Amino acid sequence: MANSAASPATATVSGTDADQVLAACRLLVSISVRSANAVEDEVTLPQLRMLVAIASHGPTTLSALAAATGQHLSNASRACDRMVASGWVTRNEHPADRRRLQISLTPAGRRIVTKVSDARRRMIMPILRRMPASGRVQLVAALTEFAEAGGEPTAADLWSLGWTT
Amino acid sequence: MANSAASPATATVSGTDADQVLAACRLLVSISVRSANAVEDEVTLPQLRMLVAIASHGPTTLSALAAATGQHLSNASRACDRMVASGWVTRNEHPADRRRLQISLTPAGRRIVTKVSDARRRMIMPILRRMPASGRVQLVAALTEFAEAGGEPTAADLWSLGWTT
DNA sequence: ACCAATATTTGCAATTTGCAAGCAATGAAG
DNA sequence: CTTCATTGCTTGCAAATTGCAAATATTGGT
Repeated sequence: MANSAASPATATVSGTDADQVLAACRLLVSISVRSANAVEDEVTLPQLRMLVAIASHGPTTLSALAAATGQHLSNASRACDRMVASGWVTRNEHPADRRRLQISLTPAGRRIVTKVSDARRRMIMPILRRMPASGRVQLVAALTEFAEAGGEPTAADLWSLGWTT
Repeated sequence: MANSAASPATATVSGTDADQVLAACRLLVSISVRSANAVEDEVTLPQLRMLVAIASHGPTTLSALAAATGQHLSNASRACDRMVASGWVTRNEHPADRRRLQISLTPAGRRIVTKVSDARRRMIMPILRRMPASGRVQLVAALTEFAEAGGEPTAADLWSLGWTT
């Protein structure tokens, strides 16, 4: 992989640069996936995504939840049924509009979400510890810059993979 | 674990650092999700994962494919049926062992995979262009360092999200 | 009161997932 | 050569997910 694009002087970006970024990010993606395994026996992955979405939003309507997780409304409705049955969420009437539902996490549901984010953090930190301190500072700065250049990803995009916040 | 870096200020890693890394990576994750949409009308996401796995491995057996995508053998078998029917892959006898299958991409199947990686690259590059050139260099360097500190993620982890390379 | 828009539910069909049982081909004894 | 465990895959079964289309109920505007 001969990369000539490491020249700070040039304003052009090679496709190799993009590949580098994608390749280096695989680790972070795998962390996301593996952290989901922490609760895989308790909820399915789609259910986890819904729980995470509710945890981020606070009590939500079904439509908002479906949009956030990229599901169809019908699926969200039935998935919600199952999660109510499992005891992860409650489904109440919205006080102002009787058409809407207020879907909230139960303590058990919140425990699931916490478990996943903790697992994620526990996987990130030892890696950061193995990095030289200067690299750590650079990494955070560069990633922040990258994120700013890329703008805010759609919430639905994030939640659909189970990312917390 | 000889931690104790030379830098006096940042010898320890806070949970906030980990959060920063996770937060900054959301953009990259969203790119992964959105790139899958490029072919969403042609194949389902699980099917895409299988196609990507075959593209990485070359012609594979069904067991290897199932392991790579984290599926059960039975699911891989039937998913393979559908993809043969759709024309994305071929299923032939293994020359040496008649128990095994040789599953390969058809040109159409390869086109799907290419479409996704291209979409991914096309989304990364404009973001890199908006970054200052120095930041670009830093980003790649820091990510590489991070990836090295974290080690190679399992292939199954990557494929399960549809990452190409 | 009527009608359009919103929020959710339900029926239907295809796909995915996991588990368990079964069948065919291989390789290693005896 | 025959038995037998192993390997690789297929099939049956049940639950969950997904998307689409057609109800149903509630709200808000005219």
